[in-house]
Amino acid sequence: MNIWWIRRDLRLTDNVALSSALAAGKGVVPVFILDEYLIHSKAEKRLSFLFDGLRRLREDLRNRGSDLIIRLGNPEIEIPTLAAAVNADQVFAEEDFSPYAIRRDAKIQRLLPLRLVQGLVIHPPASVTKPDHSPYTIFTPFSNAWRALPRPSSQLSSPKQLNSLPPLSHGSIPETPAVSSFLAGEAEAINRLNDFLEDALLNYAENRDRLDLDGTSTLSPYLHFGMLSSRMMFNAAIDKMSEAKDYYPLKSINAWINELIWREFYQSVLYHFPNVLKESFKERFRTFQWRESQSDLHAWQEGRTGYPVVDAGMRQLSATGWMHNRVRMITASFLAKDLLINWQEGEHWFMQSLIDGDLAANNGGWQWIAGTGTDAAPYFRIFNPVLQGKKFDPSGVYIRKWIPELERVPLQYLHAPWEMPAEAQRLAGVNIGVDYPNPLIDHATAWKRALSSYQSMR
DNA sequence: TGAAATGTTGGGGCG
DNA sequence: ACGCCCCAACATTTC
Repeated sequence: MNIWWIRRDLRLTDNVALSSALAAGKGVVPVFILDEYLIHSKAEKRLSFLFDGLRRLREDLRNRGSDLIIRLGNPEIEIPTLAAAVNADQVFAEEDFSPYAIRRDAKIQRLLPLRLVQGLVIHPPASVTKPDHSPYTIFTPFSNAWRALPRPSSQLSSPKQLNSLPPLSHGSIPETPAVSSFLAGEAEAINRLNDFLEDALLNYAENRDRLDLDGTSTLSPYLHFGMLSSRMMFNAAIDKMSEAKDYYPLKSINAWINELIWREFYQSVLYHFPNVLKESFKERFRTFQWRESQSDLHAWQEGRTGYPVVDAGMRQLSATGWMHNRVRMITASFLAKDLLINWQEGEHWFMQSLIDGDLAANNGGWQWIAGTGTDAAPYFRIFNPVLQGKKFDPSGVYIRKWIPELERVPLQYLHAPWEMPAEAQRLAGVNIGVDYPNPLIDHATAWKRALSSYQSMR
């Protein structure tokens, strides 16, 4: 008997850990440990999504004659206990690169034969390095090196039938309210991928930044929990590329592949520089004096900064556990640059709120926008929330959806409602400053303040 | 994966 | 017809 220890690979298709466990012979016991460390996190939506995913995985396993064994506790105790109970020869698991996962796996490796296999990313951090084996810290050379590596092999198919399990308590999955915005599971993930490949991918380069269109894949929650493998996504994109004749689909497919590479870049940064979770990557920013303002932070978190595109994004996040990527950048820039609040406050809020919350990608994104990270946005790159709103939500559909108080505001004023004359406010049925807040801060003033603060860090 | 400030150009109005 | 001015549109520089 071998254990398939499931962590961030909640799928049967293209699963190297599962396939390796099967290939080792004598049957497989699928196990998920509800880590106490994980269970106590405040990320309720992400946990609900995970539990929903576990129920669906259990269903898929039962349909193949197996089941999912769930244990609550510390993996360093639960895995060895289970391994002893089923007399396991080996434990197979997909390698994860967070500092916590590395420590945990190293401890367990001392107790039993834990075989770590690759699957979280297409090219693991140690395989994408400079010729002298040092890690890349800038995206473009990283992506060039990544693209120059051999293409991944084709995906592994889902096993049709699995062995029955030895007598064991199966363990229960906590009941939580479902996350209505995202159904969990491999089947849903594959449906979303196929829909995306047929439709939005073809105009991805032009539409991915548009807030008022469904221009993105919305696959991030599935990718985070491995309900879909990055290799399956990459191979699907490559297949599309061989079909494409026009320049634009090629451009779009490449833009989408680039997003996969960004994800792998930040996994690599976290692997090689785990201190980024605690401090700025750029040393000189470690002494930066951020502003302390609980009231500004709360206004940002709750979507009442008075800047519609910022507030719409923050409300979308609270309501659905997901936010359009362009708006992640806009809201993050507003916190770090306009409010000069420590990006780590934003990082924590996003981790708490996002269904797809991923340590590496989230930290990388925040450090990038704050200008403190690898390959960071230059300090002077400050988003203007009015211009960004006009550019990426030109129809106003996104703002009207998430800020119903502005529903009847004419497009002319929608991105800067404080400019609306009293009569127009009356007609639109909104009193700015009462029904919807005035701007927390004047952007032009904040822009100058951010430039001078950041300039002192050069 | 920025935006503001500043510079340049060219067409049209006008004396 | 000509030169001047205005300014929009675009380009470049700067932060």
